[in-house]
Amino acid sequence: MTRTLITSALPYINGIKHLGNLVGSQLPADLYARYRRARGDEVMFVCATDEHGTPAELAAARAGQAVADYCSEMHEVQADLARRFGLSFDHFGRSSSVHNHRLTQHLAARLGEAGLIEVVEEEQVYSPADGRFLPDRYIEGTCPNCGYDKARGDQCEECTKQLEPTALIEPRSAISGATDLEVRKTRHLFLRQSALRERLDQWIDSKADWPVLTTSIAKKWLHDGDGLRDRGITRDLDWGIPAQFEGAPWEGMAGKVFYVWFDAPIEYISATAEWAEANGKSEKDWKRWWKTDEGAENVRYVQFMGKDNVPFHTLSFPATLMGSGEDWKLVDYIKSFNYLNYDGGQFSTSQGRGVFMDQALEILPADYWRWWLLSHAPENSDSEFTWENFQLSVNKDLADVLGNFVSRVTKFCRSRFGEKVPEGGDCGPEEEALIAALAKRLRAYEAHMDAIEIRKAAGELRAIWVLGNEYLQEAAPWAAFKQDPARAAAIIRLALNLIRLYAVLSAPFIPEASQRILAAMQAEDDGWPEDVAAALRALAPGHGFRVPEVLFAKISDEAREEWQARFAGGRDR
RNA sequence: GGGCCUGUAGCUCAGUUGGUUAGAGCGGAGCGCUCAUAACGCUUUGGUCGCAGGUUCGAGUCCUGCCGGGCCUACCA
Repeated sequence: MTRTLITSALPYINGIKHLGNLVGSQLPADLYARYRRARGDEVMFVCATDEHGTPAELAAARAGQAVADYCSEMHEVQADLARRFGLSFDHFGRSSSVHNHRLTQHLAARLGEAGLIEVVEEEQVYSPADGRFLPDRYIEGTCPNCGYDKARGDQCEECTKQLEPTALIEPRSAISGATDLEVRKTRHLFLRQSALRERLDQWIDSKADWPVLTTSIAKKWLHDGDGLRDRGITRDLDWGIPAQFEGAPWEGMAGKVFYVWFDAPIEYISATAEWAEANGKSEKDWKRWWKTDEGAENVRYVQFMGKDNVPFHTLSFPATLMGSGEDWKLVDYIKSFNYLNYDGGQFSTSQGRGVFMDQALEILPADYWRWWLLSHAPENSDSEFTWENFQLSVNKDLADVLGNFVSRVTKFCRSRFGEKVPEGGDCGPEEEALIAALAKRLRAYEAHMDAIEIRKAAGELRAIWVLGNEYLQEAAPWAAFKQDPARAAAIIRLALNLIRLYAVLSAPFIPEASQRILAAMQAEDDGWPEDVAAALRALAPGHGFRVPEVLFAKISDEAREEWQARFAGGRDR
């Protein structure tokens, strides 16, 4: 049996994610996981909240909570939203878990023993008023280049010039506004990625099938300037995984924690360990997904992420695993996404611009969002959400093409034959043509899903739905019923089976609606169709069904206009 | 500044290694159907493929320059 390991980039703990975040990793990962399961793979699909780092500490402080409490609470909020969006994780873990502490420290120790970690002393800006070192972007001041007074220490957003924090005029803390900043010396662990450059380069070269977006970013980092640079993997923070621990092959890191980008990808593995523990499994059960010397050699590992995460997944995380000298499973395929924009601009968490996951579910069921987001996924370039497009797409595709098909067939059957699959009548050339067309499109659909070409797959699925309407028009059971009721029965029997088939094929995109259709059809068989003709006989004559409630209500112009105004900026809570 | 991506019908996007008259869906127009969520089907209308050069028998596709949009640039995550 094919075994597929799927991970989605970890959503950061700091607040509720917007639709752009969702479509950038978790949602397409779920689509693929559901599809692979439907095709009979053994699937392990994990995700987690990414809980460490400066923003988490600051968000907790703003909320007046201890950071551990804040993270616990936000983890539950995100887990609940993920569940309500139908994200079918086998486990949704936490990067702050005890498993991740243990494994992160273990890998760091291995790297240290392998000589791949060194202690580097550097200078950083410290804010006594805040009681913490400030990352460059948490220092604000006047840009020496253009005079913009809110330039950040890493870059001026006004003139886009890159800056050093010490170059800012009148620098201040972006957290407190304090101006008594000082430069202090501090010691950090650095991962000697440069020592692994050759191996990483060869490894990337072996991935000829990866999207350009993915490999070009990795290549840039590998070859730019002096090549891959070593990277600091610790920070002067309280909240995180301690960098000084029993058995650590270095001294003097007391009070420091690992950098979030060191421990976050390791959580993919740890989350699988958490899964094992939560489900009464053994260590063996999770290691067979991750250790190539313990059963993972035939696992296919696919990662999903936004393009901003690519360097960490193509370079530093593989460097961590390779450098450990242990037999960890490396990623086989990376599917990365561009960004989704919102109505002519960017989604903005800080300005509350755009639609966030909780708000989306307040106004419409998850399947509406899933369908639009996936069928417009920003695969090749940034794409844009507009309410007009969303309304048109949902009304046309879901309500008119699919929903109405289910409605017209089941209601016609109920009024003419009752709520059971009618018997009698013969199939003819129309049905043969339909089956041939379906088989062809099904193969195309599978090919696109296998290649994780999401928009193309959505287009093919929609075309499969359209075939049903074309067939009904051609076969015209309402006309046949008047002369030859048996012929009408044969047509409707096929059409009812088509509904069941649509539910099965559509489930990766719209799982909740598919479930409702299957329930209405009282179908027990939800297996992926190996043979279309056979799949269209699954519901036998006499099989009972119910006419389902309206599957997809249309979005009215009034509702669209209201939401358009409501989400234009300034989160309403 | 550097690297990469991107610009194709009103809108959202396909266009394989360069190969005839550039495609799909939506929208617009017309016709048909009447089972259905005024839904469905058929036909049809839309494009100097960002601009200017070049290579070639042949360029949406390759090269150069320019213009526009985006991302990354290693201490946000």
